[in-house]
Amino acid sequence: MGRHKEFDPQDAVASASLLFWRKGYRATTPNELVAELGVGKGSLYNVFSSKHALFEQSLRHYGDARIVGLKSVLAGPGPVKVRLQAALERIASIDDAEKRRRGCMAVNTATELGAEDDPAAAIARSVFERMEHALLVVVEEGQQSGELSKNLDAGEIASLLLISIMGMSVSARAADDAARIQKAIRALLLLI
Amino acid sequence: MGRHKEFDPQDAVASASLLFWRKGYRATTPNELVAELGVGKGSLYNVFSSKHALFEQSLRHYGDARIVGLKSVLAGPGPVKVRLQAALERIASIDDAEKRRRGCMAVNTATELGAEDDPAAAIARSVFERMEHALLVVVEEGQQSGELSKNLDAGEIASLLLISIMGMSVSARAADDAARIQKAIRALLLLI
DNA sequence: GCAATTTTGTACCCATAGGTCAAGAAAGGA
DNA sequence: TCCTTTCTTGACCTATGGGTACAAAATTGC
Repeated sequence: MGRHKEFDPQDAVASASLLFWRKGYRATTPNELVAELGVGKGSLYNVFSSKHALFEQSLRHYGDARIVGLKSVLAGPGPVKVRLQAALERIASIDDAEKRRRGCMAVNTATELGAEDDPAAAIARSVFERMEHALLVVVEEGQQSGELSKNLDAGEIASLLLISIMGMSVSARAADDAARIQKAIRALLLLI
Repeated sequence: MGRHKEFDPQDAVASASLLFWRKGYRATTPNELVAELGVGKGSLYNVFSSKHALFEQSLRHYGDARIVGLKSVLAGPGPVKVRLQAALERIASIDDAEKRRRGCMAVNTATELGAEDDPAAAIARSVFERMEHALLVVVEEGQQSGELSKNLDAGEIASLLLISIMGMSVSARAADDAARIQKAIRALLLLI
């Protein structure tokens, strides 16, 4: 009984996450959200009790998708280094300036809200943890197979890779051209 | 002729930059600024024509200080790797959780405003450029002296170092503990 | 001392952020 | 059919953001 929902909350979260991703949390207004989602304000606040709650869901949605994407690239066929290179270039959107400028939503959130919004920061941290773990798995695989040197601790390499991904996201968002990112990727892959 | 200023604009910029650094641009309000600087709103807007103008000066102030600090550590005595390690640990505030949580103001600005505020992003980019250049100089020195391998292009190493610094700032701001940063630094220094 | 000039503090202003609410529209049940 | 329930819309509300206006205060030249 009762009227049916005219919009899919899942779709709404997906659209909202694009907005939040591009503009950040504070710069995204309820008015922009309702315009983008094509829904009345009342409906929006009926389903998502606050802007912050919608943001949390959006960030989780983003993070889950990112992890899935990263894992799928890392789990592909071919040498470990080639897979790592593909993953890095993909995350940094090496070949698409517009995408690059979005950076990484988890990174953007960590820096915008890390100091004062622990619920949001916790979600970002969880994304980082999962990325680092996915990287660790493939680094260990590379060390087992002999593709990567065993001189270094796999955990240290994984941390360096994650830190580098974070840094590339920053550089990308700052609208640097892709050269610096290219160079960092080259250096990383030659060194590990 | 005319009344004297009762506050030093330089001091004001220094105080403002601390606020902006901790909270970010949008989250810092004029009311907080006047409270922190201990000055009337009229005076503030008399000297700095807008919040944005004050922010730009604050970011420049921050950037200049950072560059000076980085160069002074990198120019110190001792082996190149030791200096690099000192610089990285210092920038990441490896031993002070509270400082760490501020991250790097240029990184915070790049991610918060990179997509929509080009004047601010340009200042951040300039900070990055100068940091990368300072790193490049010391990497070249290390390659000359044989302390670092010449297998890699110095520019690539410098980019990787800068990207890593950016990433460490993100991880720090997200309130991760210092372990990940420690590991990344160890890996970096062993590899280059 | 007075005029001219500059700074200061505070009251005020407008637009927007974030959110609520009342009134109506679509659905199902009796 | 009409009653209940759930959803939708958009007008409305309050607080705050960012900034201005202006009167009072401080300084200097004459």
